[in-house]
Amino acid sequence: MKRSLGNEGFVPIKEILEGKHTDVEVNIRGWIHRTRDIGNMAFLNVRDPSGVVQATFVKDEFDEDKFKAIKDLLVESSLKVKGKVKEDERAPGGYEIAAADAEIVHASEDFPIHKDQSVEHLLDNRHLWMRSTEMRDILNVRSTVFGAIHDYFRTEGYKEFQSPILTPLACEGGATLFPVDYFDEEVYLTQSWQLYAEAAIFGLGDIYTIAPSFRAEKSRTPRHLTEYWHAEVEGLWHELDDIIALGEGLVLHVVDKVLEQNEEELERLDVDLDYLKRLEAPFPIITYDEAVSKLKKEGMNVEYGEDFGVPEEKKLTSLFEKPVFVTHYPKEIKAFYMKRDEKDDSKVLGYDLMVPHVGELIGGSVRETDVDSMIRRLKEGGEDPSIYEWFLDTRRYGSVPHAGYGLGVERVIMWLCNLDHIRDAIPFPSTPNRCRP
RNA sequence: GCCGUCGUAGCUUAAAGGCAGAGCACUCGGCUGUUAACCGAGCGGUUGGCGGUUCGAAUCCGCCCGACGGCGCCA
Repeated sequence: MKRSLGNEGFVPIKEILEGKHTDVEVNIRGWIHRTRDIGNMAFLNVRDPSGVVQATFVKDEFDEDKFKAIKDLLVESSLKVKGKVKEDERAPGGYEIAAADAEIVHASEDFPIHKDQSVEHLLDNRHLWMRSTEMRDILNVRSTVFGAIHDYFRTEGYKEFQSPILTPLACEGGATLFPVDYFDEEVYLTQSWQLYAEAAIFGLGDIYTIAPSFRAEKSRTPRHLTEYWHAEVEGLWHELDDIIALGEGLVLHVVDKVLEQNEEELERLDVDLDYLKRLEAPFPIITYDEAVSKLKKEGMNVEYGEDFGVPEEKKLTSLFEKPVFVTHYPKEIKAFYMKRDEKDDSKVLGYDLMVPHVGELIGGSVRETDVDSMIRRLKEGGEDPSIYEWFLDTRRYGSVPHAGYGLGVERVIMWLCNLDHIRDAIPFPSTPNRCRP
């Protein structure tokens, strides 16, 4: 027997707007979106998670106290309404409920969010702003994105593996770690699942995760969070081509799923649906060297050997119709765990996948398998290799070729939803200046 | 870490050295089809904090606090 979800007797407002209950008496429940009182009639727009519908209350049909109590309700009061659905062109959405009865669940206090809203005020009241159509739409897309990432990797045969959040290890450089007091010992919030994943593949094989990562970088930009969700994958015997195909496949699968399940939301968010619908394999692949000469040809002043900044990224992504893979970066500007290219020792076997407006979506690489060169790179980076002892063991006992990548889930959501700022891609964002609510 | 902008009523804002004002919200009253209704009245201020200049400071100066925007770094 199917378990009841507690919705018997109540219809989702969306169904009313779809004409499924016209001329039938229904019960709805939700919150007051807006009210208007014109003396002998009151109009209450009622919202639930599926939509907003207008309910009309005629004074003569209620006793005086009840009518007053209903018309005096403030925005965001919760209530149940019973009444007959009528098609009426005067109603927003074309349908309304002629209320026969209503039960006040909770009469709201004066709601702090009105029509005039600053960014700061909405962030301070994020717990209330989540009720807005805009936040609901984004969070619906977000839910699809998370589901699609799980689908994709599982369908491709990758197992889900979890790494610790508390860790003594740095992964991307010690300066950007959040320290945690672990019974008088200093440990950190994880920056990445990767190092633990590289130990796990020896037993499990191909694996993935979606987990929070933490960066203590004081990056004041529209594309950085200090706490973000990181989709990472590590594949045994994988080469650069494999993780390029795996990155492309994941992004396309996520785009397909969101187009399938959230077209309505994307339209309300003013997303260019045609751009998303046009995306298909293969994405262009260029090397770092090619990227530099393209940028120079476009008149940009790029220093060879430097990583790309925001203006370079903007220019580069604007040259392509699709997301673009940039491969073979100089080793100096990439992490210690990336494998050198045998054909050109100055480059690493890694890539960034870049999209317009957001920049890097994915960073991936083939991993260095030789313990000595890894120790050398750590020392060059000013790190103490002794902290990495257990990790170095993965290169001492049957070291094997492998590769993987990390994808910033909020960056994908920002890209898909055409958001101005990444903080709107996560329900409760943490940025350098804000970790509340 | 660097550069910049801004803090005035619950919210959004006006007042560029001379009486702190408005719109929205809220409260009260009116209105038989409203569309973020409309009409009338009312409530609401230590102008972010501390100090300075001045007869007089929201306004000028200094320090502090907070937020936002951009760069760098990253996913």
